[in-house]
Amino acid sequence: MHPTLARPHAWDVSLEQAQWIQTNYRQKVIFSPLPIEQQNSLTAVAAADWADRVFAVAVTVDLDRPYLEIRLGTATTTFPYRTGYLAFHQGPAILQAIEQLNRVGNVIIVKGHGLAHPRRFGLASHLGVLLDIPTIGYAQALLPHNELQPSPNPLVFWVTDAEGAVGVAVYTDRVKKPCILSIGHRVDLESLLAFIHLWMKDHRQPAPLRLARSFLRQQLRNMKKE
DNA sequence: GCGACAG
DNA sequence: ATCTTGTCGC
Repeated sequence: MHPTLARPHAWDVSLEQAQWIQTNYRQKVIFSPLPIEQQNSLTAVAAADWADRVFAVAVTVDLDRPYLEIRLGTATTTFPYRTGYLAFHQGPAILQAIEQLNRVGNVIIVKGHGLAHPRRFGLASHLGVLLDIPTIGYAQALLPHNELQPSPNPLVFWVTDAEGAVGVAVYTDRVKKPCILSIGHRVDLESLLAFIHLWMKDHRQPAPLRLARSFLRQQLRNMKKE
């Protein structure tokens, strides 16, 4: 295949093409501060499989105003799930869910990694570059190439790879494993720390993401009954 | 003691 | 993702 044909919005691709897209589009990721006043609205997205389909939920919430919108998207599975290629598996369904929203928040929190990815182009970064919207990756496990380094805050560790820091690991609750926030697109490490303070408090999961995931599981449960 | 590579 | 017991980990 001619590499120039591969685009980040091409989902039905081979493993080799997917890898090509990741290694070539990682440079599109922008590291920039996301001011705290721009974190006042949030869209959370999460996805899961059921019977050769991927279902995705997108939730938009305002921080200071009562606003809640929740949408479901779905797509047939083309690219099978593989570690490191989650975007190609879930991307289409998630985009569809986002498109249903009347309003997308100023930042999108994505269930999956951003730069905490072998080629620094995980699902959150992929969606961020596609939509050119600030994104943050949220996950509950690290990929093995990443490491944790102590930070001034004993509850927070820097997530690093050979190139440097890509995110933060946060120990909250009394859960053993930390949650992992990594840079998706148009954010920086400081923005992640502000995000934690603003949207997570001392909880392990931001409320909108928790809402999206429980709604998603509810949908899946209903489908299994039929 | 059976795993430990996002979902 | 899900199933599901148990509780940190080498």
